[in-house]
Amino acid sequence: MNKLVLVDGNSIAYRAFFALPLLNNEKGVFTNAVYGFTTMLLKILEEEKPTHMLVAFDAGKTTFRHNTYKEYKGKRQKTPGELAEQLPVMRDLLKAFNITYYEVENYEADDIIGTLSTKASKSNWEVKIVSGDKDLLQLVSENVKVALTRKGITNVDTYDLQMIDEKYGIKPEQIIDMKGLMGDASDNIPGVPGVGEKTALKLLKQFGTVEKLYESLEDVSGKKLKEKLAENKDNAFMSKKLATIELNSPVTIDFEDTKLTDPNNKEVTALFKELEFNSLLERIDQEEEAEQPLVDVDVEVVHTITEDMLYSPSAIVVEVLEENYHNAEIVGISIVNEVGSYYIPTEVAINSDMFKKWANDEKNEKWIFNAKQAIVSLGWNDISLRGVTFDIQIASYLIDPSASSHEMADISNRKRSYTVKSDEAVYGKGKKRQVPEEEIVAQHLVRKAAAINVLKEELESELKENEQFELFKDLEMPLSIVLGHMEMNGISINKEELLQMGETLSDKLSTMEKEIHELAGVEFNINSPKQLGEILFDKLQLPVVKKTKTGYSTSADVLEQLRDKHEIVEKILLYRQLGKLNSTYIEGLLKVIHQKSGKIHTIFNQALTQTGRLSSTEPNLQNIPIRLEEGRKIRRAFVPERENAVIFAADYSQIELRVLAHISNDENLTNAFKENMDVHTKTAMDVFHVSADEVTSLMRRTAKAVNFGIVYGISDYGLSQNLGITRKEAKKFIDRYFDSYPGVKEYMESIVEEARVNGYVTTMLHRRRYLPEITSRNFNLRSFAERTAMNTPIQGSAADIIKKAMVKMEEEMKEKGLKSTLLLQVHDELIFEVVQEEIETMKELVPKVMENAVNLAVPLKVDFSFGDTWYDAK
DNA sequence: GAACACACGC
DNA sequence: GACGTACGTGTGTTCG
Repeated sequence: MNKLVLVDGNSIAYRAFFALPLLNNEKGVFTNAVYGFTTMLLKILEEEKPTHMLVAFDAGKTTFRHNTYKEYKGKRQKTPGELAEQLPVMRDLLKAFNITYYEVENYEADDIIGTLSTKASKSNWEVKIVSGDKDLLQLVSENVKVALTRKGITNVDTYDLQMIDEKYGIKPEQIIDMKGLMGDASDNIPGVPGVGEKTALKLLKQFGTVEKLYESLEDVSGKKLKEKLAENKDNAFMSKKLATIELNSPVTIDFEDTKLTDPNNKEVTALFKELEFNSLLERIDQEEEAEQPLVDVDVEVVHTITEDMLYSPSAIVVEVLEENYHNAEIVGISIVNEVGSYYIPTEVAINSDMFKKWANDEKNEKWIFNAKQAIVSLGWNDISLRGVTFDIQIASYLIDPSASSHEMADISNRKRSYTVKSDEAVYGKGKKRQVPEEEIVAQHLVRKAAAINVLKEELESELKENEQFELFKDLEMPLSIVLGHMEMNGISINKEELLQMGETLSDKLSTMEKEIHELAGVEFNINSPKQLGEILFDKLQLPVVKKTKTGYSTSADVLEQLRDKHEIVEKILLYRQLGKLNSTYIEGLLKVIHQKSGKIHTIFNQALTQTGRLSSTEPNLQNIPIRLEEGRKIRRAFVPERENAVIFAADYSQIELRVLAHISNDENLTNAFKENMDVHTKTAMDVFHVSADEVTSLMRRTAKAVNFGIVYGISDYGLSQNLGITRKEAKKFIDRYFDSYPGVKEYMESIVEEARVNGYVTTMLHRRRYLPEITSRNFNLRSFAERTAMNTPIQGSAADIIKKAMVKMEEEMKEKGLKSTLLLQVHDELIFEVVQEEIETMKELVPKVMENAVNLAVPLKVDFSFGDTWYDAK
C-alpha cells in the first residue's frame, strides 16, 4: 500500500528555529533550523517508511487569502534573517535526500497539503501530515493522520479521528468552525472577541457549524455572548473562510513525482559535513557502506616480469598504506597499459633488473596517482623511478584545490569515470586495517591503475580548458620530483644538541612548575586551560578578559594583559613557551629521526592548501621557531650532512607586496620597490602623512601590521586585534592606505568583481581558486570570500614564483654539476646545504635564479646568509 | 577518537 | 550596522 507523507516545510522550519538554540558552524552560518528540520526528516524516514513524500513550502508574502482579508497574518513578525538564510539550505538537503519539495504561487503550504492529501486519500492511500500548525487537523479522515509537533521538535502527537474526538469532541471538518469563532492571533484572524476554545467547542457541540449557529442565534444561552456573536457575524464567517484549507489549489505535481528514492549519500554526507552535523553523519553512514558490487577485472599476477609488460606509457600504482611513506612497506605494484593489466608482488618487482631499468628510464612514460609517494617509497628500495609525466592527484588539485578529497577513489567517483573502491573498504580502518588476500589486492590495484588511464585523459583536457596545462606540466610536475628528492634526502640533525636542550628545558620546566604551584597555593595541571582558568579567575580573582565557548580563555594575548596583575602570569607565559619548545620541537623532532638514515625526512603536501603554498608534515619543518631567541636555538640542531658544508638560507624580501605592486599596477607601491625603499617605512609615511625621518617605531610597526593585513587578507577586526586598537581606528588605517595606494584599491575592487563574474580567481601562473560564497547572502561567508579573492592571487602568485625558482635551481645545480642540495622550502625562503667549495657559486646563483624566476613590474629581491647550522644562517 | 584550546611559522 | 574574522601542523587535555 502506498503511504504518502506531507510535510509543512515552513511550519517545521519555524518550530525548529525557535525550539533550538542558535547553532552555527565554524564559518558562522546558522544551522539550528536546518538541524531540527533534518532530524525530523530522518525520523520520518526511519519510522514512517513512506513510499511517497513531499515537503510543501509557502510561496511569497501574499496569498489568495489576502483578497478576503488584507490583514491576514498582518501582525506576524518578519521572518528573522537567521532563519531566512537557512531555508535555501533545507531545499539543498531535500534535493540530496531525493525528497520532492513544492510550492504554488499565491497559496500556502497548507493548501498544497490539503489538495494532495484529499486526492491521495480518495485513491485509498495512507496519508500522514507533519506540521506544527493545528489548522491542519481539519484534514484528518479515515486515511489521513496529522502529526503535530509538541514542545521541542521531534516529539509529535499524532491525531486521527478518535484522537480529535477525545480531545475536542468534534469532527475534523468542525476545526474551521472552531477557528472561525475563536480566531487565531498568530495569523491575525479576528474570530469573535470573547470566544475562546472552550466557548467555541461548547457552541459547536450544540449547533454543529457557524452557519447553523447563526441560523438559531436565539438559542444561544447567555446575553453577553449572544450580543458578541451578533456583532461579529461577518468576522466569524470571514475567519472561518480564512481558516479553511483550499482543497482544490492548482497543484500541478504528479504523485509519481513524490515517489521516494534512495538519498544521494554522497551529497548528504557532504552537506552534513559542511553543516557540521556530525551526530547525524553516523545515522546515514551505514547506508553509504552498501556499495555497488564491482565486476572483477582481468588481472595477470606476475611472477616473472617480461619486457612486453613494461610498455610506455603505463599507468602504475605503487601501493603504500602508511601515510608516512618514508621506508614504508610497499603492498604491491600494478601496471595497466595497452598490453595488459598486471599485478606485480613487491618482491618480484624490486628483485627484477628489468623492472628497475624500465623504472629508471626517463623515456618510459608513467602515469601515476601521487608520484612523489611512489618515487620516494621506491627510492627507499633503491629503485629510481623516472619519466613520470602525469600525476592524477596534482591534476585534480590544480583543477579545484577545494575538492573535498584528492584521494584516488574519490576523484574517480567524482568524475564518474571508473569505479574504484575506497582504500578503507579494501583494507579497513584503524586497528582493523590489514592487507587482504593477494587476489583482492590485485583487483584493487589494477582498478586504480585502470582508473588512472581514464582519468589522465579527462583531467588533461580539463587542465587545457582552464589554461592550466603549462602550470601542471612545467611547474607542478617537475616540482613534485624536486620535492621527492628533498624528502628522500632529508636534513641532518644534531641529536646531542637536541637532547641537551631538552635536558635544560626539562629542569627549568619542573622548577617553574613548582614555583607556579606555590604562587597558586595548590598543585594543578598548568597545561590544562580548564584548570588554569579556575586558578587564575576563580581562585586568584583576576579579571576575565575573554571567554571561550567552554570557559575562560587563557590564551597568550589574554595573559599578556594580566601580566602586571599577578606575578604568576609572567611565569605561566614562560612555562607555556618553554613547554611548547620541549614537547613540539625537542621531543617531537627526536621522535621523527629516521631509523635508517638518522636524518629527518618531512613530507611536503603539494595538493592541499587553497592558495598553492606547500605544507609540511611529520615533522612540520615550516614552523621551526625563529621569533624568540629561546626557540630560535632549536635551529642549532639542523646541520649540514657533509663535513665542511654550510646551511645556506635565501629568502625573498617582501615577495607578496612586490607581487601586489605588480598585479595592481599601483604607481606609488611600484616606485617604492623600484627605489628599493623600506616598504613599511614608506607605508608609515603615506598612512601618517609624515616624512621619512618623522616615522617613529610605533608608526612603522602599525604600518607593518597594515601591510601584513593586506597580504594575508585580514579584516579591520583582524587588524584591530593585531594592534590592540579599536576596529574604527583599524578601518581608518586601511582607508588611509587605500587613499595612498589607489591602484591597490582599484585592484581589490576589480578582483572581487572578477570573482563574482567567474566564480573563481587566478594567480599569475593560472592557479585557480573557486569562491562560490562570493554571492552568498550571509555576510560572513560573503566577506570571507571577498577577502579571499583579494588575497589568493597575491599569496598564490608568490607561491608560484618560489616553486618556479625551486625547479630552476635544481635544473641549474644539475647542469652545473653542483653537489649542493636543496633541503627545505618555507613559503618565501629556500634552505640549501652548500659544500664549502661551492659557496661562492651559490652566493651568485641562488639570488640570480630566485630573483629572475619570473619577470615582474618591480624587481624581486633575495637576501641570503649561511653558517654552520640553520641557526647561524641568519 | 574527536573536539578543544593553544602556539609555532609564514 | 552587526555579524566574526589569514593558513597550516602539532601538542596536551578532556570527554564520550
